[in-house]
Amino acid sequence: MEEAVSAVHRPPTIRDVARHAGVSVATVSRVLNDVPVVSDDMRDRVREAIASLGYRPSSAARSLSLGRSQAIGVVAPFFTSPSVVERLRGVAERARECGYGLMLFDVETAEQRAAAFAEFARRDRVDGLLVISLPLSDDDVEALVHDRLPVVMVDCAHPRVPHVAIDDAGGGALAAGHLIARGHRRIGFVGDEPDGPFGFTSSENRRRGFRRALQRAGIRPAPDLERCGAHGRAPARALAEALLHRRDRPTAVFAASDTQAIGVLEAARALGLRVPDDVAVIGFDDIEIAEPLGLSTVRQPLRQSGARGADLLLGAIAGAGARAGDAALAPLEVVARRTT
Amino acid sequence: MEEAVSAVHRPPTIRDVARHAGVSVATVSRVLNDVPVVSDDMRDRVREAIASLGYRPSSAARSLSLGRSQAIGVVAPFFTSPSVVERLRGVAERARECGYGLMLFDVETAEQRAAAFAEFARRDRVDGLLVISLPLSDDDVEALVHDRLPVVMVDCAHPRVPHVAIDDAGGGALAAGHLIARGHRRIGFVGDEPDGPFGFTSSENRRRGFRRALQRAGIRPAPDLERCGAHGRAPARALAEALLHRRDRPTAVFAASDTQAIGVLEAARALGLRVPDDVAVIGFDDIEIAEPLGLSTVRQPLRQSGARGADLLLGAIAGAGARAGDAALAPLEVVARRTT
DNA sequence: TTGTACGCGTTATCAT
DNA sequence: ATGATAACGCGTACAA
Repeated sequence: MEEAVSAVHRPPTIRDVARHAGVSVATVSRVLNDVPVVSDDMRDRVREAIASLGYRPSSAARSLSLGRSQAIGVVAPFFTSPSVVERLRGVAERARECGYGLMLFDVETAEQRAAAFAEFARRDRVDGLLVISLPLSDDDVEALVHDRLPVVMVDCAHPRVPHVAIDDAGGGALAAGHLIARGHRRIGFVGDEPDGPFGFTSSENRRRGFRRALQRAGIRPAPDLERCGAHGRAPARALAEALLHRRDRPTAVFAASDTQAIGVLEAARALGLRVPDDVAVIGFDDIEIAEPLGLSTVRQPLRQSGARGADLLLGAIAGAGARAGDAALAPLEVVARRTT
Repeated sequence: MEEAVSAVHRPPTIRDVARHAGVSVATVSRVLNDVPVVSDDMRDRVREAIASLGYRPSSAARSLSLGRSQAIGVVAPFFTSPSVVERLRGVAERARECGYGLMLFDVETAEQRAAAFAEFARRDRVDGLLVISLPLSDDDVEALVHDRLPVVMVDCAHPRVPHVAIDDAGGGALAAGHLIARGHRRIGFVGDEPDGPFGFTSSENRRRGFRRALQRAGIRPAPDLERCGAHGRAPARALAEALLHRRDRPTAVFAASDTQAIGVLEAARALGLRVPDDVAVIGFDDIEIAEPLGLSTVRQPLRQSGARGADLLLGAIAGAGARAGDAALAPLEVVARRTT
């Protein structure tokens, strides 16, 4: 018996497979989902039909029927900082391992931020949401919870949301300690403005730990040596130029991120200052470029934080209410290179 | 009359809206999709019902009914090179502007590559596919075409697939010209191996243009000054160390990418060679870090290439068979910095 | 163990 | 202009 070739090229459906194998769609579905009650005979016939037809189940139909999309969403300001990209690496790895798709949503402006949560962060597009380096307002969280959409935050926190974070204050103290041990007493700081469009919080925490360590070492706080601005290399450079232009310029600068540290390095070069002799510089993150650049920095487990965030989220999706898997992240550590 | 509150929290459907507004689902659908035949009266009632119920259409159901997912997929070796990330930037921007979601699929190994095309690159998950820095085999293309899945390639090409590419050979010649103008005669090359796991093609093209320019300038080809290896900073560094360790070491090196150029810079430093005095270095791409690093390079419009790729793909999805929108990409140019 | 039939939420095609 | 209803493709009670 010969099957009629349909005039219009239409991908085979589960019904075609059933017909072809001489079974019901239910049996095909059972084979597809490895339900063990199917007899070997049936299973083989179905498998063969699937292969000969080149059948692939429609994930759209699957999503509708199952109520889940087998994909997770990631919303973050990806392209403003290499550290977010590095975290994403860990996320992508885990998602792939678990057979989950990855939907990306980059937010660089306030409008995009709003759009992300209004249109993209929907229960019907993704099974869960990973929010990286982006604070969530109470309203944001409320809407998410109301949508029954599992959420995990990375590099930011909210009382009602599980998150992955490091000891930013401790890291700031580490940086300060490193500089102090090198004999520095006048130490500047360059970081993110506390109330920028997204209100990054880690920079502020790093500054707090930095200040405290200075005080403990008996160094008077010098607020005018601390400068904050928009995130990014260029703003940091401008800030640092002003800082290093002073007569009583600091002998060392702690930047709240490697990206900003690079801006500081540029400023030093522009002013003809030698690093580390005239001014030492330490950053935060240990992004990949830090090594060839010779940038001293406080290393944090970026990629691991992404993986951990994905684990938490996938667990929440699977219904594991337990946050038990809180194995410790790799500890922060100072990586001393040529700029200190 | 009072609506019964359902015991289980179930997101409102189009039917709930219809009931609430006292109209049929068809009318609601028409309002949702801005079909102009609806009377103002009806429209208002529906809008109100939608608002009061907090209704949002299910994109899963929409996908099934419409046969499209309103998302594009991007498959690429994202995390091996910053240049791909930069291209992605352009893609993300366009996708967002056009209301398309972005599904990411990172492939770093051969298995992942296969899995990407077998499971991910499906007509039912995405409306089109953007392949970045990844060559496609005839079989790959055949499968994609058979699936009726629009595809656009960026930084790679295939006879049957529209693509966005630059004049790599011309860029190689540009680099050679820059070095020659600086008085160099013994010039080395560090690039990707032609038959690596993914077979990057641009490196090879850049080398071709580089060689040709050298010959035109009357410089004899020196095959032993050309080294190829896996992509990445570390392999490039190893290659360069061997190259610079020679007694008759080159006075300049052209690296097929900035990432590799950084490896060359590391090698020079490790050997105590001054840049550019002992050895000049020029890269390719002009990734963001090139500037603060002072790396001379051949600039290519990375971000723009991503945007153009997305435009092409979105056009193909919309049925615009025309590749007419082939406005020229920004031209390649040498950016001379401190390493030459 | 296998098959039938309905539900998932939307769009589109018909009548009216 | 509006409403009823059949797809879209799959999972799954329930019946057999």
